[in-house]
Amino acid sequence: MSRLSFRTKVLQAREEAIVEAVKRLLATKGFDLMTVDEVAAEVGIAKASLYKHFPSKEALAAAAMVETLDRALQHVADVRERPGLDSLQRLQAVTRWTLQVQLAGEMPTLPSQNSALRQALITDRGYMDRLMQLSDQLGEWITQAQAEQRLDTRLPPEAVLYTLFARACDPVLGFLKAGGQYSDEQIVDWVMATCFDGLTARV
Amino acid sequence: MSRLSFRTKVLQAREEAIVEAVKRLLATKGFDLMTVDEVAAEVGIAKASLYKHFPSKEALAAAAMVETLDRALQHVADVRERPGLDSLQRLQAVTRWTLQVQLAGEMPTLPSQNSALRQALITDRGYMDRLMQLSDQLGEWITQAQAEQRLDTRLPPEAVLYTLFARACDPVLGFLKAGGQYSDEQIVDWVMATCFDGLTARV
DNA sequence: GTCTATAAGAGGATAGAC
DNA sequence: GTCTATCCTCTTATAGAC
Repeated sequence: MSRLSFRTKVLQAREEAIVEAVKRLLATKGFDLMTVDEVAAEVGIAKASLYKHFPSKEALAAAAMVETLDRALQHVADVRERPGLDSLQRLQAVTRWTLQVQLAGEMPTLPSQNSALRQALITDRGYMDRLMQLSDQLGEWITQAQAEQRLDTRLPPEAVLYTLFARACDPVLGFLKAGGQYSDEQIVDWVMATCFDGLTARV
Repeated sequence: MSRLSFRTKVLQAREEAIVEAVKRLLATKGFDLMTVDEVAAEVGIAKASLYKHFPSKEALAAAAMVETLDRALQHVADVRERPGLDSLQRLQAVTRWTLQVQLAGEMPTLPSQNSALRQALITDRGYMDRLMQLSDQLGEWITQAQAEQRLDTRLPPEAVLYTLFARACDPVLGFLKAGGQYSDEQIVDWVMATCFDGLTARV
């Protein structure tokens, strides 16, 4: 019994290592340029072994996204527990976290154009459930912030939600970092400012 | 002489058709998923013929981007001639045009992660010259608008420039369009609002 | 310059021994 | 479940006739 449990743990640890490698590669190279050979090499196992754990490249990506969504949901839960913040401030806290994760090179993003991958994700229950859950949580804060007149009420909540989601793959962060002359915090502050305050001067 | 000229024209027309096909495919499938076979099929010529015009897949993409940049530069020139606009309004006009082109499915975008492609573009004189030219024109308006206190003066001009460039591949447009319940103009208005006014309510 | 045919190789996935 | 070896498809690119 304990032997079996130990074995299971080892396997889970291996799967964890695989997913970690996939997350890294998705964040750096993207899905199309990531090869299964690379994943196997990074984990240090044979490609065939990898296919015993995950049935396809798409499934690898889905697992990585599930972990990332879990991380996001955990952070949302933490922010929810913080006292003394209004809904807008909670949205800002989550957005800032997203930008920091992306800037740290730990945010896997998927191409919206790959329809095979898209299909695999849509039919993945674990992925879709978490995505819905995250959307619901953020959507609640968005409608609240609009009711409090803190968010632009002319925008439909969807538009706000999509705009926040899009920060997870905002290329501006990478552009500014590539210049090499600004600190990560400075970059995050600027993107936060453009996102919530816009480009034009506030009176 | 006239025979030679005619021949040249036919060839140029063919190259034009090739680039048009590449632009369409880059806008829909993206560089990685676009195959040279598809391009040849769309144009209606053999793949080998295509390689007589362009030496590589990367060169195809570069040619498409050069045409797109030319189109953008032309629009910038038009906006510059319009009387009675301040710098901010000119930037807004160009941004709106960019969003419209993307929403119409005519904006080719390239993956920033593909380093082979990146290298090919950086060493492509025609591409880099136009990119610089466009950056200069927009940069001029940006610094002017900041001097007029119309753009947020806390942001470095680069950050503004990158933010505007990023509108050419803003996924929010596609998300909102996928819902199918909003008109293109409505979508463009919302993205313009979030870009220039931000998500939070203006007093 | 256009075609058919094919090389050359990458990459996803699997067979079968252990 | 892990490995080595292999399959097989897709894709970039080229050879060579016309």
